[in-house]
Amino acid sequence: MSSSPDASTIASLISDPSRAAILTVLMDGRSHPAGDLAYAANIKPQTASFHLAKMLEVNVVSLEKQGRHRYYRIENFEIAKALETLLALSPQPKVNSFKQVTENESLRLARTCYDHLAGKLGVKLMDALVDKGYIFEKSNDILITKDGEIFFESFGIRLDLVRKKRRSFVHKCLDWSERRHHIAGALGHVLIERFFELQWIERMEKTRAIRITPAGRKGLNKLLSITI
Amino acid sequence: MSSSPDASTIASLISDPSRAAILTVLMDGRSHPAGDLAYAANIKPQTASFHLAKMLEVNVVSLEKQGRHRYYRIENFEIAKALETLLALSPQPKVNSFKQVTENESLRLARTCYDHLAGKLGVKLMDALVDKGYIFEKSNDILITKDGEIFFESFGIRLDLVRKKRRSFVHKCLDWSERRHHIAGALGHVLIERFFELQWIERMEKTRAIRITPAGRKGLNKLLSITI
DNA sequence: TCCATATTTCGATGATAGTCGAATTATTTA
DNA sequence: TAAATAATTCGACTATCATCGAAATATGGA
Repeated sequence: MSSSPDASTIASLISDPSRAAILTVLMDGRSHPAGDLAYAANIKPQTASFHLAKMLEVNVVSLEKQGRHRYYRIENFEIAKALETLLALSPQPKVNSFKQVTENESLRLARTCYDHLAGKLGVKLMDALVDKGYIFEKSNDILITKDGEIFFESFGIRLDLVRKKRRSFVHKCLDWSERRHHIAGALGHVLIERFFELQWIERMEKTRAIRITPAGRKGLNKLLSITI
Repeated sequence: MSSSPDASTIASLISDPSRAAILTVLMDGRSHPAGDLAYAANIKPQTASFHLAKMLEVNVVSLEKQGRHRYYRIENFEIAKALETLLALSPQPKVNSFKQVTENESLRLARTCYDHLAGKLGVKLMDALVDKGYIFEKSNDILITKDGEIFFESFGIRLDLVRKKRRSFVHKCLDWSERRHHIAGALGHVLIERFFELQWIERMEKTRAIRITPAGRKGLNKLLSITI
């Protein structure tokens, strides 16, 4: 529960080769699941868990749960800086080439995440909606602008009906392949439904991967300037 | 024998509280004897020795032997910087107030060191000779300039005779109270002898301390602009 | 519901490393 | 030359900690 670790604590965190490897991976600023960090540091998942718990305790990293995954990222920016200072004095520590276990490109491109869109497409969709000024992030929530209301309605989505559903209206969801957020919640669900309806996307067999149709590429480009 | 330690090595050095305490003391840039560092870090001399040997091995500190004393100082400036970065993130570690064991003021002012001058007077003498351009330091040696040759001869010192002696002509000696160098070797010896001869200084009883006479203060001021 | 996957907790083990007592070496001082 | 001081090496003890097997928990997908 300690808030700001002292020099010795930080130093001891870095001094362990496994933790140094984990931190080196996390230095990219993105979120990584525990398993991947274990693989990168060349240790068993339990061991990585042990280290991550330790770093979590002193707020060196933060945790975001996402289903059965637990995404870790560097929390304290000052610590990242101190880490960089030390790393600058030496050659890179040995870290396994960081290959994603899931190498399926189609899964990375587009897939369902529960009942909404994920993958490159999911993230680009979120980015585009923000860019156009239809939605914006406020801390951990997503809010819809006046322009957004008009946009969604014109796209054939009845926001008033969506809001009535007994579930979260809209929230962010961390994308495991992109390591960025995409749109989840009821709004995320009706969006993917509408895309299916327009036949912009279609399911692939035996996988959560989703294929983007030619019509889909065209439509997404015209609607939100998304090129994919 | 490793030349540049890596991040983990540096971090592990700092991570130990005793070493952190030692390094904090050494951060003043001066040389400290092993025993004082042990006292400051609140550990037994053997333990300090163990830590210092470790730091010596990776060139974090350097060693200068001086009789039965061994003076350590921070060697690598980049490491001192990294250390500062980490220390800046935290409150100071507990370090015993660093009192010199020898608190005798007269010893600090002027004393014999083997057969030459030490203490404030010894260091000021060295400084003055450098300032006047009579001697200069080159790495670990002291060299005499043309002006210096003239000066010493006019002060009644026969350099040709001094050079003939079967001992080091002149070298630097680390001053334990000032933590800076003073002049040692044959030249250091004839200098103190000449000062005795002129009655600028005189021995005190039962101690290595030396008293500077009024004539001495006057003479040193006139000769080398030394005020003490 | 059942199985697979992701992760953690528990428990045991093995290695490392900081510590200090005792003895040794080196040097100064008397 | 002998005693005192500074520092080290050696050896042993202890505690900490990283590691991993086994089991538990949680969640997803079928």
